Amino acid sequence: MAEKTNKTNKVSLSQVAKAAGVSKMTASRVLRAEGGYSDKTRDLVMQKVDQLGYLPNRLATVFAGDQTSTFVGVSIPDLGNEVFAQVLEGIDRKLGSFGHQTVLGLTQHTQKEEEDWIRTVLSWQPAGLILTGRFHSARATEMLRNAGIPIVEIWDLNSSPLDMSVGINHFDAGFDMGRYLVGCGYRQIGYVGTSHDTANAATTRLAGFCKAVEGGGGGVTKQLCLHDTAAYYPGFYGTEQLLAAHPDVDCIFYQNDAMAFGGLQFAATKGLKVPSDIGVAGWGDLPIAAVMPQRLTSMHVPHLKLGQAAAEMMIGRLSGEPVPTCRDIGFKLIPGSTVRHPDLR
Amino acid sequence: MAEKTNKTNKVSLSQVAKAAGVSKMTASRVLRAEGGYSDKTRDLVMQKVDQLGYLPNRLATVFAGDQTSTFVGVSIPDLGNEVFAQVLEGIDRKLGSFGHQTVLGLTQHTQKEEEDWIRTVLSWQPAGLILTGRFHSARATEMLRNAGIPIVEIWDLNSSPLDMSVGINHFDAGFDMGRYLVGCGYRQIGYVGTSHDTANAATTRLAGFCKAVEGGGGGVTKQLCLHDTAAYYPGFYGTEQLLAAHPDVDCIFYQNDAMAFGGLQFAATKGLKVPSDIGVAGWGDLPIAAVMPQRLTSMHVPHLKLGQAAAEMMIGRLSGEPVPTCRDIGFKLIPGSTVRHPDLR
DNA sequence: ACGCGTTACGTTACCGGTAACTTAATCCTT
DNA sequence: AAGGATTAAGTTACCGGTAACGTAACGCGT
Repeated sequence: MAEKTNKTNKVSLSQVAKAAGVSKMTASRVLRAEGGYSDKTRDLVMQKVDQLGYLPNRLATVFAGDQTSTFVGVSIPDLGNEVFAQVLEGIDRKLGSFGHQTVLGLTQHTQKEEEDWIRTVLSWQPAGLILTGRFHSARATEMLRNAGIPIVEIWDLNSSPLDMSVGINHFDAGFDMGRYLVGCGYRQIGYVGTSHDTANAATTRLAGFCKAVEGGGGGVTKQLCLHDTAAYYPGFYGTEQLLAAHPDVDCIFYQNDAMAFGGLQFAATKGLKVPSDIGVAGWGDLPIAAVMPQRLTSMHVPHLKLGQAAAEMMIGRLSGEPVPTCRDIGFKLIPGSTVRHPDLR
Repeated sequence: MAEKTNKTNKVSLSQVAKAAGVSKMTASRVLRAEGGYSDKTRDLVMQKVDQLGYLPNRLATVFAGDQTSTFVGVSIPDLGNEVFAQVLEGIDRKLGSFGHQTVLGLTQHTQKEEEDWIRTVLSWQPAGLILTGRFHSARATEMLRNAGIPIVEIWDLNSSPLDMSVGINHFDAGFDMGRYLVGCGYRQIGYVGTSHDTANAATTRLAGFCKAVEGGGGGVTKQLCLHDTAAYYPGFYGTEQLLAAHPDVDCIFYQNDAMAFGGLQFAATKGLKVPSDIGVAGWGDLPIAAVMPQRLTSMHVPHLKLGQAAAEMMIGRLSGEPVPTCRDIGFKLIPGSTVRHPDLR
């Protein structure tokens, strides 16, 4: 009864061509507006396309041409951290506007997950990959090198990237924050963040921070790294734990603003005044900062712009334009009012 | 000099086969562990796979078999709203653990974007689609019907879905919240949310809310719908605008907790006490609620679970299991302490 | 020693497009 | 009006796998 279609019941180009009484090559040319056909033929083919509801099979096109697809694989550690949600949004918007599709990979901060995801996604012949972080497993690195497609490592700026890199220097950013807090007179500075099996940007940042604090004559940094998401509640209970272990801490630096906010709330419940009793510094200048009663001391990083920049580098490379291998997106210290003000000289 | 590879410089199965001195069919069988080869041959092929760094081209497999891929298209309105970030995380984790890949589509709350994305993603022969919302353009609906693949509409429960649906009934949820606030004695209730060209779950929820408020003898709801993201700052300035226009409002219902938090902060800056001067109710029971000094009156919806449930329905259907077409994930009112307590009878 | 089943492969065709080439008809140009 | 150029097609081969089928060699029971 029904017109014959293939096994998956999809209309193929041959069917359109047959319906229009032309060869599939002609139909193919019409669909790609390649020219070499009469107006009459074009209209006829397009009418049949419409009538049959033909949708091209891009798999076949890519496969036939031995091309890469329009997919771009994007790996993100987790979406619970608003920072990465923003980065992803920036990437996908820009990529989408250039006709590319994002294939998502949530790596849960582990190299193993990342490696598995890379292997799978490469089998789909993606046009390129955007990866969060610069630490990859040995096998992953090998696959990436052999893939022969553009790769952008984001977030943690990599001066010798696999291919391209965009982000900020987390060591420097951490160092600047450390120096600022020391300059504000703090000496017993604590840190509350999260950690995972793998080193990441937060690790690098903390290293820079410690260096500044110690170099500036500050006391040894009391660190607390939770095995949790870098979100509000971990900031709350992390603060509780840190202060229980080190009651002398006079200022806490958090992995991000969400955690810092959690810390602020903990302080409030204990009647600790900020910044007179304790200083609080966050990271990322997340949207919530805009509505907080006190301006949160933080480090502004343009996350959406970072994502867009990564997508732009990818697109630039794919269209053959010369693209710098390394792009520093910059950061900016937000002095805020949740730490004591530094002496003005 | 170099071993010959194809144009894209990738190692193909034929090359592996040749290196191992077998036909590519045998190599194919080894890779799929299909049997029908000797141990010696298996080891030889696997050794060459390793040596040459062969990665299969899944495009070819899918294409050859006239199968669908392991891609699942997932459309999400935006990631600035934490709710959707959580849903996406739930989906991708579950999908990933079953060997599927998420192809992301950010629709920016417009049917046009959604339609374009659907057209593109269908051309990649996805295994299925997960779409946020139940309102689609006519053309999109047609394409979806013809696609012949599993489709899950999430978030806004659809009793007559295209295929499957999981979420909550937003009308009922809005109604319950409205009834609760009326029960708390509020009569001049305002609403602050966002709106877009297309009706969505928030629209439905607001309709249910209004019905309850009006039916309960409350005054006409003062609504304010911003063209913005449902986030902290819009909650802040939306509150400012609403109160400027309607100073008599005694309680505000927000589109989500982030906006409600923005509203709370605005109230604080104006010296308005919550809940004695003004009641505040949010929606979603987002993570930030866990660290707020006052328990925010809200509606708990299990976002992560919702995402996982959507992925499970998809996977169930793909593996041929019987799957219900409709699944209500449920919601739960969080009475909180940011509204006056209702009279206990 | 014969026949039959099994094992371990190889061969062929095909999926749905497109590049590259071929062909037939029309269109100028001189 | 002859011949080269152009237009509007059609034909063939191929991308990298896999289903389906073919086949040679071996084992084994009688």
